[in-house]
Amino acid sequence: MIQGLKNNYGHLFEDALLDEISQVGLLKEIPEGHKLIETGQFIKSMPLLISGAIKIMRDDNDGDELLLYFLESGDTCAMTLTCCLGNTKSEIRAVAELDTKLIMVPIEKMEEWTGKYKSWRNFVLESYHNRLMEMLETLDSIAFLKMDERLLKYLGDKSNITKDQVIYSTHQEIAYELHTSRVVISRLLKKLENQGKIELNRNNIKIISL
Amino acid sequence: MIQGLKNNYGHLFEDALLDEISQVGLLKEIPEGHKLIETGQFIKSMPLLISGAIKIMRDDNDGDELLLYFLESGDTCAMTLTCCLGNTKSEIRAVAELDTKLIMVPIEKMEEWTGKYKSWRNFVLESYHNRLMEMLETLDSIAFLKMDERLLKYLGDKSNITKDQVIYSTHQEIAYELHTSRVVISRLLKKLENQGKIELNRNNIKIISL
DNA sequence: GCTATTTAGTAACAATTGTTACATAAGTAA
DNA sequence: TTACTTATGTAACAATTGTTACTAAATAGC
Repeated sequence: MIQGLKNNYGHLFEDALLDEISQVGLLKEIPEGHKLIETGQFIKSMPLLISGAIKIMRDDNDGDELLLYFLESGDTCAMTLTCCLGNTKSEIRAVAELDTKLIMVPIEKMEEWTGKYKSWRNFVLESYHNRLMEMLETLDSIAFLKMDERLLKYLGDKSNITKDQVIYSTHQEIAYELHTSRVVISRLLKKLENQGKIELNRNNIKIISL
Repeated sequence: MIQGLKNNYGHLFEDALLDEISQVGLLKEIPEGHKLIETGQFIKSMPLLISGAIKIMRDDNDGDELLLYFLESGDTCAMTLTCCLGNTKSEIRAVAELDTKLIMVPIEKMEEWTGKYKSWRNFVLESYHNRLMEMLETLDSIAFLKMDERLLKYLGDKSNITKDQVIYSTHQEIAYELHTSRVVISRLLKKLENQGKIELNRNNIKIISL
């Protein structure tokens, strides 16, 4: 654990804090596709990402869902911070987008460290800041972009996160994440293929040039 | 200033912090409709709302805009917190929705107080939390609701903020805030009037029952 | 091999939202 | 009053998105 911790958080946290984290933190490995947080669940610990990526999804009560943003190494989940403070249920669902390693820190430590370590305070504030900015970006997409533009952006984002020019998703999966229907996604993807921007295959989409 | 400060923040902050705020804070009154923060502007101080309400708008580069949420007494602007930290430009525009009183606190004090006062830390964290939740709610509306449902929600929210059953807005103004066109709003409002939910007049809309 | 399931393609149509154009009414200012 | 500006109503149409239905291809399981 120490190594991953130092690599990702060594430049952020002072040694004393790093020590504390490695003492109370629990290293966890989440395989791709596995759930980390369920909507409505109470949160007892806070994840610090070491490697991989986590997809944060929003669900409403009618089975609708929407991709909010991705977390990568060095990130933490602002919603968790938020739940810890108020001891409220999670408003989001977190799913491993890739095989992911993270350190779980018990929430009792949070307040203690916030008083004790300036670097921890800054990290928490910066996390909130980053998440707010990502929420803004998501909101921009939904409010100002048309579905074909959103799809393009989605393909680009996904490719960045997975560091792979090939996106291994079905049309149905993409439709869920953009909150639309499979037929709409198939239609728009075909248009992108005809424009020479992507190449469509069963279960995967190869990005030529966005 | 002391009075408004104590009324709205007395239960949150310890006396020492209240003292500091009243020493360095600047009381400001913003008339309805006046701008407080412009998109792209650098922020030098942080507003603590005493009375009134502030409307937070998102602008994109093509002149599109969208209402994000309202701030009320006891609130502060998370985007400001965020800008102070990173010394970045404002991503939003803030406009007084009502005649508004607020205390402007110089940003230099922020980090100092974060180290010094637990109540300040909690206030800042809770503000971030509240803003994230409001962003989520806005996102839900855009992603999951149709325009007529969004309009209904808008009328209700607006009425709550102004504490008035009559909403003094033109159809065009509403259209800007929901990022649609005037004709669409006129159409849907007329439908709501025919359903007996509202009464339409020039320059105002009276809520009968939503 | 065969069969069932999953995935993708596509047409036809419906619903929603957006646009253009014009008419009318209400308020404003001279 | 008259002329002008602003706000609203409405029709007709366009564009986008959503839905249903059906087809065929690829894959998985046997």
